[in-house]
Amino acid sequence: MPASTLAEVARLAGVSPATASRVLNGSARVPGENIAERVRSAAESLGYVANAQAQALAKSTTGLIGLIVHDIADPYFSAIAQGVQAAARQERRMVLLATTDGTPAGEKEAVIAFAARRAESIIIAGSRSTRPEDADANSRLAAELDRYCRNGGRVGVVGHPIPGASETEGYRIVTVPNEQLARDLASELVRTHEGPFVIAAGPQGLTTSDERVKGFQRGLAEAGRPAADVVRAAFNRDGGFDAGLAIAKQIKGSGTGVRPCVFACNDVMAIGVAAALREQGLKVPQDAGVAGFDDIEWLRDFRPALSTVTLPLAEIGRLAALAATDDDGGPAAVTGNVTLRRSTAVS
Amino acid sequence: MPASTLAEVARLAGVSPATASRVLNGSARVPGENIAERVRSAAESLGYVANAQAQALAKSTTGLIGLIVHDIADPYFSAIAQGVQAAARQERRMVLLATTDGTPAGEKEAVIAFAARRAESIIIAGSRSTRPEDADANSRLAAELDRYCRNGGRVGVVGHPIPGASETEGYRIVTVPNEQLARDLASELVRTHEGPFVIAAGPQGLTTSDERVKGFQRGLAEAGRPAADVVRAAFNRDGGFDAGLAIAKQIKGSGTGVRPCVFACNDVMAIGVAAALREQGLKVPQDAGVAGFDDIEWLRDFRPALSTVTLPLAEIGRLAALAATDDDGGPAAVTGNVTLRRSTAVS
DNA sequence: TCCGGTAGGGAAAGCGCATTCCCACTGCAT
DNA sequence: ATGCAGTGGGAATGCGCTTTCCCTACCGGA
Repeated sequence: MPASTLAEVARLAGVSPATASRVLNGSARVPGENIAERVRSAAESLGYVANAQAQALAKSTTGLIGLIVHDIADPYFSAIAQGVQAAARQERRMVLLATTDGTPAGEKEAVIAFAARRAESIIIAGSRSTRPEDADANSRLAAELDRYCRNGGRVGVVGHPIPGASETEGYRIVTVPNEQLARDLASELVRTHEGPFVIAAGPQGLTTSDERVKGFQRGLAEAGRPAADVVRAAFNRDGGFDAGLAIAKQIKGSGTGVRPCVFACNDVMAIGVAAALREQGLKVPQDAGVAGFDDIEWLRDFRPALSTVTLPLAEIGRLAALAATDDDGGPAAVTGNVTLRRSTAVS
Repeated sequence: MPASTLAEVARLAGVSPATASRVLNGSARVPGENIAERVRSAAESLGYVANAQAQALAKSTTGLIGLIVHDIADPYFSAIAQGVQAAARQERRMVLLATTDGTPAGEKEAVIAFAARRAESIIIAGSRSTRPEDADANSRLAAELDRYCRNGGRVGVVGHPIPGASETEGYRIVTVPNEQLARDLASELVRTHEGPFVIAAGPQGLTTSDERVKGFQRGLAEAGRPAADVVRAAFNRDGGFDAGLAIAKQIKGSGTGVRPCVFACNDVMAIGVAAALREQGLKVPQDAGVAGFDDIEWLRDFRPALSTVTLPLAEIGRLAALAATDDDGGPAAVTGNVTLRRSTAVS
C-alpha cells in the first residue's frame, strides 16, 4: 500500500495535478487562495507526502549531500560529521553517510553510490594514503571523482587532495596546516622539555600522519634538537597502545634519567600511548610526556589532560559542506592552535 | 552537463533501452553475451552511472534507510550509527542521517523528510521524553510514524516506544533493560560501598534516565539501603559536570568521613561528574565513587577507569537496522552487564 | 462597446528507468 | 512440410512529479 500521490490529491481537490503541484511544492505561480486551501486540505486528509525521488527526477536536483568517512564511531570523524550535518540542515539538504575503513577502494564505491543517487556534493574526510600499493585504487578513486565533477558534482575534501585527481572545477578542499601546526607544537614543547622526543606515527604513506611527523621534526630541527625516533603503528587507539608498549620498553631499557616526550600523531593514538605507558608502570607526565593532535572533545577530561593541537573539527566539516554547496568561495582554510596541558608538563 | 542516460548507452550500443537495462542493471532475463558485451563497453565509454532516483521511481524501492539521532558527535550515538551503517552496508543499502538535538519536533521533521525520500526503514535512537510539554510534539511524531508505517515503512526504535505510537505492523523496537541493569549495578555496588549513594540524573521525563534511576533505587531498596538523592541536570557531559559541582558541595558540607558513591545515568555524565569532583579537590575513588552507564568505548582509557554497565552499542544499532529491514524477527532484545572498575573501588 | 493585457487554471510532454507484452526467429518433433 | 515451444530482442507504458505552453475569463482603458 503505497503513499498517496499528487494526482490523487488533485482529484480529491477537483483541480489538475499542475495546480496541486504549484500549491503544495512551491512554484513561482501561486494559485488563488480558495483553490490553494482546497488542495491543502485534500493533501492533509490523504496524508500526502511528496515523493522526493519523483521530484528529483523531474527537477533534476536531489538536495542530497554525501559524506564519506573512515569510521563514524571515531570521534574525529563524528565531530566532522556533526559539522557537515549542521551545514546540510542549514541548507535544507539531507546527508547520505558512507563508511569505508579508509580504503581508497571503499571510497571509490561510495563515490559511485553517491553519484548514482545524484548527490549534489560529496564530502570526503580522512587521511589519504600515498603508499604504492594504494596507487591503483587511488587513481580509480580519482577517476571516479573526476567523472562525478564533470557531471556537475561538487567535491569537498578535508585535508588533502586525492592523489591523482585533476583540479577540476567544483573540487574544493579544506586545508589543515598539519605540518605547520606540528612544527608549532614541537616549538612549544622544546621550551620546557629537555630530553629526547619520540613520535608515535601512523603507517608511512598516510598523508596526515606524514605531514605531522615532518612538521614536528622540522620544529625540532629549528630548535637545534636531534630528530625524534619514529615508531609506526596503526593510526588509531590500538596502534597508539602498541607504539606505547614499544616506547615503554625503550624507556625501561635506557637506564634512569631519560624522560622522553612522545608526540602521537593524533589524540586517540596519544590515549593509547598513555594507556600503554601506564600499564607498563610508567607515569605521565613524570616518566614521559605525551602529546596528541586534534583535541577531540570527548578526551578533554582525560587525566593527565592531553597536550595537543586544537582543531575546529565541526567547523571543518561545516566548511567542507558549504564549500561543496555554494558556488562561490575558493579553497577554505582552517587553522588550529597548540594547547599545552598537563600531559607534557615538567615537574 | 548531466550524466549520460541509459538511452544514450543503448543507442551507442545499437540496442533498445530495454536490452541495455537488462544487461546493466540486473534482470531475470539476461541478453546474449555478445550483445551484453557491446552494451557494457558502451556504458563504460560513456561513463554511465545509473540514476538511482529513476530506478527508485520505476521499481518503487529505494534502498534507503534513515537514521535519526540526537547528536552524531555524541559517542553513544556514533557507536549506534556505526552498527546501523554496518548493517546497511551488509544489506546493500545507504543510510540517510538526521540529527535532532533530541526534540520530538525535530524527529517529526526527520521522519517526514525520510518518508518523502521513501526510505524503506527508519531507525530512531535516543531517549524519549515523557514530559507534559513534549506530549503534543510526541503525538505528532507518533502520528507521522504511524502514517509512515501504514505506507509500508518499517521503524526500528532503540530503547523505548514512541509515546502514543500505535503498535502497527512493521514497528520494531530493540529493547534495552535499563532498569534491570541499573538494579544490577546497584546490587554490585552495595557489596563494597557502605556510604550513601547519589544519582546524577538527566531531566525528569527522559525515559532512559528515568528507568535507570528507578532501577538503581530498586537495587538499593532490595539491599535495604536508603534511597539515593537525585541530582538532576542535562543528560550530557556538561550536565554531569554541573551535577558534580552540586555533589561536591554536599560532600564538603557534610563533614569528613562520608564517602558517597555517585551513579551518573550515562557515561558522559559520569565523566562530567568526575571532572567536577576533581576540580573541587575531591579524589575519585578515594573521596567519592563514580559509576556510569553505557561503557562508551572511547572512555575506557579514562582514569580512574569507570565502573559502568556495558552495552553493545554497535550491536544495538545493527539489530535495529536489521529488525527494520528483515521481514521476519519480532522485537529484538539486547542486554548488557555490570562492569566494575576502579572508579568505584574502595581502598 | 471593444480590445489588449493579464491572471489563473489545465493539458501534455518529459525526467530516466523497469517491465510487460508482443513479435520474429530458431530448432525440434510430428 | 507443418506446428509448437522456446529464445532473445524491441515497443510501449507507467512510476510521480515539474514545467512549458496554451486557453479561458476577467480586468481596465479608450
